[in-house]
Amino acid sequence: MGRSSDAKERLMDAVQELIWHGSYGSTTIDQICDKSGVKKGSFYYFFDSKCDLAAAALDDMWLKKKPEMDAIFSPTTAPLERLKRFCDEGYKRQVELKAHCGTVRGCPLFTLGAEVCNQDQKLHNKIKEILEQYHKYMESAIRDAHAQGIIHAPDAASKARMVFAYGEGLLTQARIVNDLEVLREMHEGIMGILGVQKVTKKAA
Amino acid sequence: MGRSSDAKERLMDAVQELIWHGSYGSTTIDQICDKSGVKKGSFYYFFDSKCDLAAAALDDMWLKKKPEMDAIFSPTTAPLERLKRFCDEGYKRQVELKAHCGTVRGCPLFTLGAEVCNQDQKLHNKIKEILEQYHKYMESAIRDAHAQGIIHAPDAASKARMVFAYGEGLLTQARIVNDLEVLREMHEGIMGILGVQKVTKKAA
DNA sequence: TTCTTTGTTGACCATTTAGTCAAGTTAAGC
DNA sequence: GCTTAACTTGACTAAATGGTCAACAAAGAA
Repeated sequence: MGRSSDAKERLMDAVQELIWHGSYGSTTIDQICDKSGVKKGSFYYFFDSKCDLAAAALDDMWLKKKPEMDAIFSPTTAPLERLKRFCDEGYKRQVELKAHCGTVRGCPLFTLGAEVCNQDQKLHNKIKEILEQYHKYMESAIRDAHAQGIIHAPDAASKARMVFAYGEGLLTQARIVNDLEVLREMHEGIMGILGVQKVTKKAA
Repeated sequence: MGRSSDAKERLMDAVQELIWHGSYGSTTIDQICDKSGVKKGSFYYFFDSKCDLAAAALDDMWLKKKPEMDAIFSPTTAPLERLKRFCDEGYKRQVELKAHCGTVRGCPLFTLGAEVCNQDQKLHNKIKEILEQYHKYMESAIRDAHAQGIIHAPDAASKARMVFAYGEGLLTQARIVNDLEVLREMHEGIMGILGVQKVTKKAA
């Protein structure tokens, strides 16, 4: 019934790229339409506003990301190995993104969250929701590591907040200085926060 | 020679508040003029553009902040005490700002830096410059702590990057969830990163 | 074939926005 | 009190922006 269209997807892709490269506030509906090749009339056929589109794009992003995260943080993987893979995969992804566009992206949720938190309730809530999911992955890995006696972290939630803040801070830092190198320290930093003895490869 | 004016200062104050509450991209020149009570003609008498004003406001901010930072990070203070004071003073400032406007501000440099890094070269450079200054304070405190044998941190620069990313991440996190409580963990987190044994008050 | 639902288009409107300017006002210095 | 540099003002323009709409096109269902 009726014709089909991929305009919705094209709009969501476009808004993600534009927000990534610039910012939410500086991205206009006209730009989004130009980039996606969708006419403004069609934009308003699918979405009510820029905010509406951005929220949908975030949902879409998370929908694609979640299975990957579930795999990385599978309870069948050793707790600290989960965190290591998270760092490695995150780094790989940032390399891809930089190759594709020339600049470091960082974490769009964090950057966007800081930008819109006092402006757009709907977007803000969505972002908080997704960030909380990330937090849960960390927390469970840390709790498991503690339970197995690998680290000492009786308050897993607190440690998870630290790891999370550090990781996000580093990603944002990488974006600001446009340099992926700083991200290579992420794993070592997280191990430091968790109080894991440094694994000195040479001396071991 | 000629009349004097505080319009410049009023404009700088206004743009800071507006960027804080909203974002750089969503702040318009008209809003800045309304808030400061300065007419647009006068705006363009003093500044070339929004970017120009924002850059001046950052300079002004840092000019006021620097003496405070120099005091906190005075080499006459014990290294770890400097970091503690930095956390305490930072927290106090955030409390003030929240009382004044109802929302947590976080670090404007970091938030703004992540927003404009691919858009506005001039602002971006200024932000990087100031962030580097902050970094230097951390680094020198950490280096001193290491030299005094209080912590083990042969690579002070690297540790400083970690501490810095963590602190900025936490501030941004506080902004996103609009909750100052998370900032109370900052000192403990930094001590964790530096590998300082937890000072358990009760057991000591 | 024809009907109906779904999606597309370009023209259109009202506001907002950045930016200009000539004429006016104020105060410091002579 | 006069001059002049420093600042102010409001009216203006052009462009960008968000948003609407009626007419049109395509594709599946009857």
